[in-house]
Amino acid sequence: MRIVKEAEERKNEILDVAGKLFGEKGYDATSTNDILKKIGIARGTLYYHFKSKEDILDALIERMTDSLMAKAREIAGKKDVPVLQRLTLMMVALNVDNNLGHEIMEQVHKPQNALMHQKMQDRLLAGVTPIVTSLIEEGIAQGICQTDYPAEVVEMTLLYSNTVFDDLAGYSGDARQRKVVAFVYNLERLLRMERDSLREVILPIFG
Amino acid sequence: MRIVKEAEERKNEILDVAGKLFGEKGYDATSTNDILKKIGIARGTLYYHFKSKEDILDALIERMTDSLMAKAREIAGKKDVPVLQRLTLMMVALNVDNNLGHEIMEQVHKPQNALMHQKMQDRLLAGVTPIVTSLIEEGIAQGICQTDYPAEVVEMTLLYSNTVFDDLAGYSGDARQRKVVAFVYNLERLLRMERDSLREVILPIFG
DNA sequence: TGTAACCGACAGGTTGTCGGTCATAGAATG
DNA sequence: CATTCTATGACCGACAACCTGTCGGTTACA
Repeated sequence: MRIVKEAEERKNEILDVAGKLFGEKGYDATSTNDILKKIGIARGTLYYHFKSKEDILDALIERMTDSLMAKAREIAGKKDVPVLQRLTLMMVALNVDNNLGHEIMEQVHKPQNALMHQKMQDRLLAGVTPIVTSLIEEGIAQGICQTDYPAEVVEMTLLYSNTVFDDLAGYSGDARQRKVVAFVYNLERLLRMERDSLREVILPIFG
Repeated sequence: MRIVKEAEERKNEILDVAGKLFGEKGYDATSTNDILKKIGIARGTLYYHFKSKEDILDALIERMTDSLMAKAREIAGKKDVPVLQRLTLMMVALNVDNNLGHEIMEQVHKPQNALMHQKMQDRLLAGVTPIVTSLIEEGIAQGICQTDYPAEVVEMTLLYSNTVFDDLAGYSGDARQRKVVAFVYNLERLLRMERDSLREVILPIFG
Protein backbone atom coordinates (compact mmCIF):
# COMPACT_ATOMS: atom_id res chain seq x y z
CA MET A 1 0.00 0.00 0.00
CA ARG A 2 1.51 3.24 -1.15
CA ILE A 3 1.70 5.91 1.53
CA VAL A 4 0.68 9.41 0.53
CA LYS A 5 1.48 12.51 2.54
CA GLU A 6 0.98 16.22 2.32
CA ALA A 7 3.79 17.82 0.31
CA GLU A 8 4.96 19.97 3.21
CA GLU A 9 5.13 16.98 5.51
CA ARG A 10 7.11 14.88 3.03
CA LYS A 11 9.47 17.74 2.38
CA ASN A 12 10.23 18.06 6.05
CA GLU A 13 10.61 14.31 6.36
CA ILE A 14 13.18 14.37 3.58
CA LEU A 15 15.00 17.29 5.15
CA ASP A 16 15.08 15.54 8.52
CA VAL A 17 16.69 12.43 7.10
CA ALA A 18 18.99 14.35 4.78
CA GLY A 19 20.14 16.52 7.67
CA LYS A 20 20.91 13.49 9.76
CA LEU A 21 22.85 11.73 6.99
CA PHE A 22 24.73 14.85 5.91
CA GLY A 23 25.75 15.26 9.52
CA GLU A 24 26.92 11.69 9.84
CA LYS A 25 28.70 11.14 6.53
CA GLY A 26 28.98 14.53 4.92
CA TYR A 27 27.16 15.97 1.94
CA ASP A 28 29.29 14.50 -0.82
CA ALA A 29 29.39 11.03 0.67
CA THR A 30 25.63 10.88 1.10
CA SER A 31 23.84 9.70 -2.03
CA THR A 32 20.25 10.45 -2.87
CA ASN A 33 19.75 6.69 -2.69
CA ASP A 34 20.82 6.71 0.94
CA ILE A 35 18.16 9.28 1.69
CA LEU A 36 15.25 7.80 -0.18
CA LYS A 37 15.93 4.25 0.94
CA LYS A 38 16.09 5.31 4.57
CA ILE A 39 12.72 7.00 4.22
CA GLY A 40 11.25 4.24 2.10
CA ILE A 41 10.23 6.28 -0.91
CA ALA A 42 11.02 5.96 -4.58
CA ARG A 43 13.50 7.95 -6.58
CA GLY A 44 10.77 9.83 -8.39
CA THR A 45 9.20 10.96 -5.14
CA LEU A 46 12.37 12.62 -3.97
CA TYR A 47 12.71 14.50 -7.23
CA TYR A 48 9.05 15.39 -7.15
CA HIS A 49 9.70 17.46 -4.03
CA PHE A 50 13.22 18.71 -4.74
CA LYS A 51 14.71 19.48 -8.09
CA SER A 52 18.22 18.33 -7.21
CA LYS A 53 20.41 17.09 -4.41
CA GLU A 54 21.85 20.56 -3.95
CA ASP A 55 18.32 21.89 -3.70
CA ILE A 56 17.86 19.65 -0.66
CA LEU A 57 20.99 21.10 0.91
CA ASP A 58 19.83 24.64 0.26
CA ALA A 59 16.42 24.00 1.77
CA LEU A 60 18.02 22.35 4.77
CA ILE A 61 20.32 25.27 5.38
CA GLU A 62 17.48 27.70 4.95
CA ARG A 63 15.41 25.85 7.50
CA MET A 64 18.29 25.92 9.99
CA THR A 65 19.36 29.51 9.53
CA ASP A 66 15.82 30.83 9.52
CA SER A 67 15.08 29.52 12.98
CA LEU A 68 18.46 30.71 14.21
CA MET A 69 17.97 34.20 12.88
CA ALA A 70 14.49 34.43 14.33
CA LYS A 71 15.98 33.67 17.72
CA ALA A 72 18.75 36.22 17.18
CA ARG A 73 16.26 38.88 16.22
CA GLU A 74 14.16 38.12 19.26
CA ILE A 75 17.13 38.49 21.60
CA ALA A 76 18.30 41.71 19.97
CA GLY A 77 14.82 43.15 20.31
CA LYS A 78 14.57 42.88 24.09
CA LYS A 79 15.23 46.54 24.68
CA ASP A 80 14.66 46.23 28.42
CA VAL A 81 17.63 43.88 28.83
CA PRO A 82 21.07 45.58 29.06
CA VAL A 83 23.06 45.52 25.84
CA LEU A 84 25.96 43.49 27.16
CA GLN A 85 23.64 40.86 28.50
CA ARG A 86 21.84 40.65 25.20
CA LEU A 87 25.19 40.22 23.51
CA THR A 88 25.93 37.31 25.80
CA LEU A 89 22.57 35.72 25.09
CA MET A 90 23.21 36.18 21.39
CA MET A 91 26.58 34.46 21.48
CA VAL A 92 25.17 31.61 23.51
CA ALA A 93 22.37 31.17 21.02
CA LEU A 94 24.70 31.24 18.06
CA ASN A 95 27.20 28.89 19.62
CA VAL A 96 24.86 26.36 21.11
CA ASP A 97 22.51 26.11 18.20
CA ASN A 98 25.14 26.57 15.62
CA ASN A 99 27.98 24.43 16.88
CA LEU A 100 26.57 21.98 19.34
CA GLY A 101 22.82 21.68 19.17
CA HIS A 102 22.66 20.05 15.79
CA GLU A 103 25.07 17.20 15.39
CA ILE A 104 25.52 18.35 11.84
CA MET A 105 28.14 20.73 13.12
CA GLU A 106 30.31 17.96 14.40
CA GLN A 107 31.38 17.04 10.92
CA VAL A 108 30.70 20.25 9.11
CA HIS A 109 34.16 21.71 9.40
CA LYS A 110 36.06 18.87 7.81
CA PRO A 111 37.08 19.56 4.23
CA GLN A 112 34.66 17.02 2.83
CA ASN A 113 31.72 19.15 3.85
CA ALA A 114 33.17 22.35 2.50
CA LEU A 115 30.13 23.16 0.41
CA MET A 116 27.79 22.82 3.35
CA HIS A 117 30.03 24.88 5.57
CA GLN A 118 30.44 27.57 2.96
CA LYS A 119 26.74 27.91 2.30
CA MET A 120 25.88 28.06 5.96
CA GLN A 121 28.56 30.64 6.60
CA ASP A 122 27.41 32.86 3.76
CA ARG A 123 23.83 32.75 4.90
CA LEU A 124 24.57 33.19 8.56
CA LEU A 125 26.98 36.04 8.02
CA ALA A 126 24.57 37.85 5.74
CA GLY A 127 21.68 37.36 8.12
CA VAL A 128 23.23 37.73 11.55
CA THR A 129 25.67 40.57 10.89
CA PRO A 130 23.05 43.32 10.64
CA ILE A 131 21.29 42.07 13.77
CA VAL A 132 24.45 42.04 15.87
CA THR A 133 25.55 45.31 14.33
CA SER A 134 22.39 47.02 15.56
CA LEU A 135 23.22 45.73 19.01
CA ILE A 136 26.70 47.20 18.85
CA GLU A 137 25.31 50.48 17.64
CA GLU A 138 23.09 50.58 20.69
CA GLY A 139 26.17 50.03 22.78
CA ILE A 140 27.93 52.88 21.05
CA ALA A 141 24.96 55.19 21.63
CA GLN A 142 25.13 54.30 25.31
CA GLY A 143 28.85 54.97 25.47
CA ILE A 144 29.70 51.36 26.30
CA CYS A 145 31.95 50.96 23.30
CA GLN A 146 33.15 52.90 20.25
CA THR A 147 34.07 52.26 16.64
CA ASP A 148 33.61 53.99 13.30
CA TYR A 149 32.91 50.69 11.54
CA PRO A 150 30.58 48.54 13.65
CA ALA A 151 29.40 46.39 10.75
CA GLU A 152 32.92 45.48 9.73
CA VAL A 153 33.93 44.69 13.29
CA VAL A 154 30.94 42.38 13.59
CA GLU A 155 31.63 40.79 10.24
CA MET A 156 35.25 40.14 11.12
CA THR A 157 34.36 38.82 14.54
CA LEU A 158 31.59 36.50 13.40
CA LEU A 159 33.67 35.13 10.57
CA TYR A 160 36.55 34.42 12.87
CA SER A 161 34.52 32.76 15.58
CA ASN A 162 32.59 30.75 13.04
CA THR A 163 35.75 29.43 11.45
CA VAL A 164 38.09 29.01 14.38
CA PHE A 165 35.69 27.95 17.08
CA ASP A 166 34.14 25.42 14.77
CA ASP A 167 37.05 23.08 15.06
CA LEU A 168 38.15 24.23 18.45
CA ALA A 169 37.72 20.65 19.56
CA GLY A 170 40.93 19.92 17.70
CA TYR A 171 42.94 21.92 20.18
CA SER A 172 44.00 20.85 23.64
CA GLY A 173 42.41 22.47 26.67
CA ASP A 174 45.15 25.06 27.12
CA ALA A 175 45.34 26.11 23.49
CA ARG A 176 41.58 26.32 23.42
CA GLN A 177 41.51 28.59 26.43
CA ARG A 178 44.21 30.78 24.93
CA LYS A 179 42.24 31.16 21.70
CA VAL A 180 39.18 32.29 23.58
CA VAL A 181 41.08 34.75 25.76
CA ALA A 182 42.82 36.19 22.71
CA PHE A 183 39.47 36.53 20.99
CA VAL A 184 38.05 38.54 23.87
CA TYR A 185 41.21 40.65 24.03
CA ASN A 186 40.97 41.46 20.34
CA LEU A 187 37.28 42.21 20.46
CA GLU A 188 37.82 44.64 23.31
CA ARG A 189 40.38 46.45 21.23
CA LEU A 190 38.19 46.57 18.16
CA LEU A 191 35.40 48.10 20.21
CA ARG A 192 37.70 50.31 22.27
CA MET A 193 36.55 48.86 25.54
CA GLU A 194 38.39 48.71 28.81
CA ARG A 195 40.68 45.70 29.23
CA ASP A 196 38.80 42.70 30.64
CA SER A 197 35.47 44.48 30.43
CA LEU A 198 34.14 41.69 28.19
CA ARG A 199 36.01 38.94 29.98
CA GLU A 200 33.31 38.01 32.43
CA VAL A 201 30.67 38.38 29.76
CA ILE A 202 32.14 36.05 27.17
CA LEU A 203 34.44 33.65 28.96
CA PRO A 204 31.71 31.71 30.75
CA ILE A 205 30.17 30.86 27.39
CA PHE A 206 33.10 28.72 26.39
CA GLY A 207 33.62 27.22 29.82
CA MET B 1 53.08 5.25 -30.94
CA ARG B 2 52.68 5.51 -27.20
CA ILE B 3 54.45 8.45 -25.62
CA VAL B 4 56.37 7.76 -22.44
CA LYS B 5 57.54 10.47 -20.07
CA GLU B 6 59.33 10.73 -16.77
CA ALA B 7 56.86 10.42 -13.89
CA GLU B 8 57.62 13.87 -12.53
CA GLU B 9 57.08 15.45 -15.91
CA ARG B 10 53.74 13.71 -16.45
CA LYS B 11 52.60 14.64 -12.99
CA ASN B 12 53.26 18.28 -13.62
CA GLU B 13 51.59 18.04 -17.01
CA ILE B 14 48.50 16.65 -15.34
CA LEU B 15 48.55 19.34 -12.65
CA ASP B 16 48.92 22.05 -15.29
CA VAL B 17 45.86 20.92 -17.19
CA ALA B 18 43.85 20.16 -14.04
CA GLY B 19 44.65 23.61 -12.66
CA LYS B 20 43.52 25.26 -15.84
CA LEU B 21 40.25 23.30 -16.00
CA PHE B 22 39.49 23.68 -12.29
CA GLY B 23 39.97 27.40 -12.77
CA GLU B 24 37.67 27.55 -15.76
CA LYS B 25 34.86 25.25 -14.71
CA GLY B 26 35.39 24.53 -11.06
CA TYR B 27 36.53 21.36 -9.35
CA ASP B 28 33.23 19.53 -9.20
CA ALA B 29 32.26 20.32 -12.76
CA THR B 30 35.58 19.07 -14.12
CA SER B 31 35.65 15.33 -14.71
CA THR B 32 38.74 13.20 -14.80
CA ASN B 33 37.79 12.48 -18.40
CA ASP B 34 38.06 16.18 -19.23
CA ILE B 35 41.59 16.16 -17.90
CA LEU B 36 42.91 13.02 -19.50
CA LYS B 37 41.31 13.68 -22.86
CA LYS B 38 42.79 17.17 -23.00
CA ILE B 39 46.22 15.73 -22.33
CA GLY B 40 45.73 12.73 -24.57
CA ILE B 41 46.43 9.98 -22.06
CA ALA B 42 44.42 6.97 -20.96
CA ARG B 43 42.40 6.59 -17.83
CA GLY B 44 44.89 4.18 -16.33
CA THR B 45 47.73 6.62 -16.79
CA LEU B 46 46.02 9.29 -14.75
CA TYR B 47 45.38 6.86 -11.92
CA TYR B 48 48.90 5.55 -12.17
CA HIS B 49 50.18 8.98 -11.12
CA PHE B 50 47.39 10.04 -8.77
CA LYS B 51 45.31 7.82 -6.58
CA SER B 52 42.12 9.86 -6.88
CA LYS B 53 40.66 13.06 -8.27
CA GLU B 54 40.94 14.67 -4.86
CA ASP B 55 44.58 13.66 -4.76
CA ILE B 56 45.10 15.79 -7.85
CA LEU B 57 43.47 18.74 -6.14
CA ASP B 58 45.65 18.31 -3.08
CA ALA B 59 48.82 18.12 -5.12
CA LEU B 60 47.78 21.18 -7.09
CA ILE B 61 47.14 23.19 -3.95
CA GLU B 62 50.41 22.05 -2.47
CA ARG B 63 52.30 23.16 -5.55
CA MET B 64 50.63 26.56 -5.43
CA THR B 65 50.96 27.23 -1.72
CA ASP B 66 54.53 26.02 -1.58
CA SER B 67 55.74 28.58 -4.05
CA LEU B 68 53.69 31.27 -2.37
CA MET B 69 55.08 30.49 1.05
CA ALA B 70 58.62 30.43 -0.24
CA LYS B 71 58.09 33.95 -1.49
CA ALA B 72 56.56 35.02 1.82
CA ARG B 73 59.49 33.59 3.75
CA GLU B 74 61.93 35.35 1.48
CA ILE B 75 60.26 38.72 2.04
CA ALA B 76 60.03 38.25 5.79
CA GLY B 77 63.70 37.40 5.89
CA LYS B 78 64.98 40.67 4.43
CA LYS B 79 66.08 42.05 7.78
CA ASP B 80 67.61 45.16 6.20
CA VAL B 81 64.22 46.33 4.89
CA PRO B 82 62.01 48.20 7.41
CA VAL B 83 59.28 46.06 8.96
CA LEU B 84 56.37 48.09 7.64
CA GLN B 85 57.73 47.96 4.13
CA ARG B 86 58.17 44.22 4.38
CA LEU B 87 54.58 43.97 5.53
CA THR B 88 53.51 45.85 2.44
CA LEU B 89 55.52 43.61 0.17
CA MET B 90 54.03 40.60 1.89
CA MET B 91 50.48 41.75 1.35
CA VAL B 92 51.16 42.55 -2.26
CA ALA B 93 52.65 39.13 -2.78
CA LEU B 94 49.74 37.38 -1.11
CA ASN B 95 47.14 39.41 -2.93
CA VAL B 96 48.60 39.41 -6.39
CA ASP B 97 49.64 35.81 -6.48
CA ASN B 98 46.71 34.61 -4.49
CA ASN B 99 43.83 36.54 -5.94
CA LEU B 100 44.82 37.78 -9.34
CA GLY B 101 47.88 36.06 -10.72
CA HIS B 102 46.38 32.64 -11.13
CA GLU B 103 43.05 32.73 -12.89
CA ILE B 104 41.99 29.92 -10.62
CA MET B 105 41.07 32.54 -8.09
CA GLU B 106 38.49 34.09 -10.34
CA GLN B 107 36.14 31.21 -9.81
CA VAL B 108 37.40 29.92 -6.51
CA HIS B 109 35.06 31.87 -4.28
CA LYS B 110 31.81 30.68 -5.80
CA PRO B 111 30.06 28.03 -3.75
CA GLN B 112 30.70 25.32 -6.31
CA ASN B 113 34.42 25.44 -5.59
CA ALA B 114 34.01 25.36 -1.85
CA LEU B 115 36.29 22.39 -1.39
CA MET B 116 39.09 24.02 -3.33
CA HIS B 117 38.68 27.28 -1.46
CA GLN B 118 38.56 25.57 1.89
CA LYS B 119 41.67 23.51 1.29
CA MET B 120 43.64 26.47 0.04
CA GLN B 121 42.57 28.55 2.98
CA ASP B 122 43.53 25.91 5.50
CA ARG B 123 46.93 25.47 3.98
CA LEU B 124 47.63 29.12 3.47
CA LEU B 125 46.51 30.09 6.96
CA ALA B 126 48.58 27.36 8.55
CA GLY B 127 51.64 28.25 6.49
CA VAL B 128 51.53 32.01 6.27
CA THR B 129 50.36 32.85 9.78
CA PRO B 130 53.65 32.01 11.54
CA ILE B 131 55.63 33.93 8.92
CA VAL B 132 53.57 37.08 9.23
CA THR B 133 53.47 36.68 13.00
CA SER B 134 57.22 36.78 13.19
CA LEU B 135 57.09 40.00 11.25
CA ILE B 136 54.62 41.50 13.71
CA GLU B 137 56.78 40.38 16.61
CA GLU B 138 59.67 42.24 15.09
CA GLY B 139 57.45 45.29 14.93
CA ILE B 140 56.54 44.88 18.57
CA ALA B 141 60.19 44.59 19.55
CA GLN B 142 60.86 47.84 17.70
CA GLY B 143 57.98 49.59 19.42
CA ILE B 144 56.06 50.10 16.18
CA CYS B 145 53.01 48.22 17.43
CA GLN B 146 51.80 46.27 20.44
CA THR B 147 49.63 43.27 21.23
CA ASP B 148 49.67 40.36 23.64
CA TYR B 149 48.39 37.97 20.98
CA PRO B 150 50.19 38.60 17.70
CA ALA B 151 49.45 35.17 16.26
CA GLU B 152 45.72 35.52 16.82
CA VAL B 153 45.67 39.00 15.37
CA VAL B 154 47.38 37.71 12.26
CA GLU B 155 45.11 34.71 12.05
CA MET B 156 42.01 36.86 12.31
CA THR B 157 43.33 39.37 9.82
CA LEU B 158 44.42 36.86 7.21
CA LEU B 159 41.20 34.92 7.48
CA TYR B 160 39.15 38.03 7.04
CA SER B 161 41.07 39.40 4.09
CA ASN B 162 41.15 36.01 2.44
CA THR B 163 37.39 35.63 2.72
CA VAL B 164 36.13 39.14 2.19
CA PHE B 165 38.62 40.45 -0.30
CA ASP B 166 38.23 37.35 -2.41
CA ASP B 167 34.88 38.42 -3.73
CA LEU B 168 35.46 42.10 -3.31
CA ALA B 169 34.74 42.37 -6.99
CA GLY B 170 31.10 41.88 -6.14
CA TYR B 171 30.96 45.24 -4.41
CA SER B 172 30.68 48.60 -6.06
CA GLY B 173 33.65 50.95 -6.00
CA ASP B 174 32.48 52.87 -2.94
CA ALA B 175 31.59 49.86 -0.83
CA ARG B 176 34.88 48.30 -1.80
CA GLN B 177 36.78 51.37 -0.68
CA ARG B 178 34.88 51.43 2.59
CA LYS B 179 35.72 47.79 3.28
CA VAL B 180 39.40 48.43 2.78
CA VAL B 181 39.42 51.55 4.93
CA ALA B 182 37.55 49.72 7.68
CA PHE B 183 40.02 46.88 7.45
CA VAL B 184 42.96 49.23 7.97
CA TYR B 185 41.15 50.97 10.80
CA ASN B 186 40.52 47.68 12.58
CA LEU B 187 44.03 46.42 12.05
CA GLU B 188 45.43 49.60 13.57
CA ARG B 189 43.28 49.03 16.62
CA LEU B 190 44.26 45.40 16.96
CA LEU B 191 47.92 46.37 16.83
CA ARG B 192 47.47 49.53 18.94
CA MET B 193 48.92 51.79 16.29
CA GLU B 194 48.28 55.43 15.76
CA ARG B 195 45.23 56.26 13.65
CA ASP B 196 46.10 56.30 9.92
CA SER B 197 49.62 55.06 10.56
CA LEU B 198 48.93 52.08 8.31
CA ARG B 199 46.79 53.98 5.88
CA GLU B 200 49.51 54.95 3.46
CA VAL B 201 51.09 51.54 3.76
CA ILE B 202 48.09 49.42 2.91
CA LEU B 203 45.71 51.58 0.92
CA PRO B 204 47.84 51.78 -2.22
CA ILE B 205 47.78 48.01 -2.46
CA PHE B 206 44.09 47.93 -3.17
CA GLY B 207 44.09 51.03 -5.35
C1' DT C 1 -13.27 12.16 -11.04
C1' DG C 2 -9.35 15.19 -11.46
C1' DT C 3 -5.13 15.89 -9.73
C1' DA C 4 -1.42 15.82 -6.27
C1' DA C 5 1.64 12.54 -4.77
C1' DC C 6 4.08 8.60 -5.90
C1' DC C 7 6.61 4.85 -8.51
C1' DG C 8 10.77 2.51 -10.68
C1' DA C 9 13.08 1.56 -14.98
C1' DC C 10 16.32 3.87 -17.56
C1' DA C 11 19.75 6.99 -19.88
C1' DG C 12 23.89 9.06 -19.46
C1' DG C 13 27.55 10.22 -16.74
C1' DT C 14 31.18 9.53 -13.08
C1' DT C 15 35.24 7.47 -10.49
C1' DG C 16 38.50 4.01 -9.67
C1' DT C 17 40.41 -0.88 -10.82
C1' DC C 18 42.96 -4.34 -13.13
C1' DG C 19 45.18 -7.50 -16.23
C1' DG C 20 47.88 -6.81 -19.88
C1' DT C 21 51.17 -4.14 -23.16
C1' DC C 22 55.05 -1.36 -24.63
C1' DA C 23 59.38 1.54 -24.36
C1' DT C 24 63.63 2.07 -22.70
C1' DA C 25 67.70 2.21 -19.51
C1' DG C 26 71.18 -0.40 -18.44
C1' DA C 27 73.19 -5.07 -17.95
C1' DA C 28 75.03 -8.78 -20.44
C1' DT C 29 77.19 -10.55 -24.29
C1' DG C 30 79.87 -11.08 -28.62
C1' DC D 1 82.62 -0.78 -29.06
C1' DA D 2 78.31 -2.59 -31.01
C1' DT D 3 74.62 -5.48 -30.28
C1' DT D 4 71.15 -8.16 -27.88
C1' DC D 5 68.62 -9.09 -23.84
C1' DT D 6 65.66 -8.03 -19.94
C1' DA D 7 63.50 -5.95 -15.93
C1' DT D 8 60.52 -2.52 -14.88
C1' DG D 9 58.39 1.97 -15.00
C1' DA D 10 55.00 4.12 -17.73
C1' DC D 11 51.02 3.34 -20.13
C1' DC D 12 46.50 1.44 -21.97
C1' DG D 13 41.30 0.83 -22.25
C1' DA D 14 37.54 -2.25 -21.05
C1' DC D 15 34.87 -2.74 -17.13
C1' DA D 16 32.36 -2.74 -12.64
C1' DA D 17 29.93 -0.19 -9.62
C1' DC D 18 28.27 3.61 -8.56
C1' DC D 19 25.75 8.28 -9.11
C1' DT D 20 22.10 11.89 -10.47
C1' DG D 21 18.12 13.34 -12.79
C1' DT D 22 14.08 12.17 -16.11
C1' DC D 23 9.75 10.48 -17.61
C1' DG D 24 5.66 7.93 -18.70
C1' DG D 25 2.65 5.60 -16.07
C1' DT D 26 0.04 4.54 -11.51
C1' DT D 27 -2.65 5.31 -7.28
C1' DA D 28 -4.94 7.59 -3.34
C1' DC D 29 -8.02 10.88 -1.89
C1' DA D 30 -10.54 15.66 -1.69
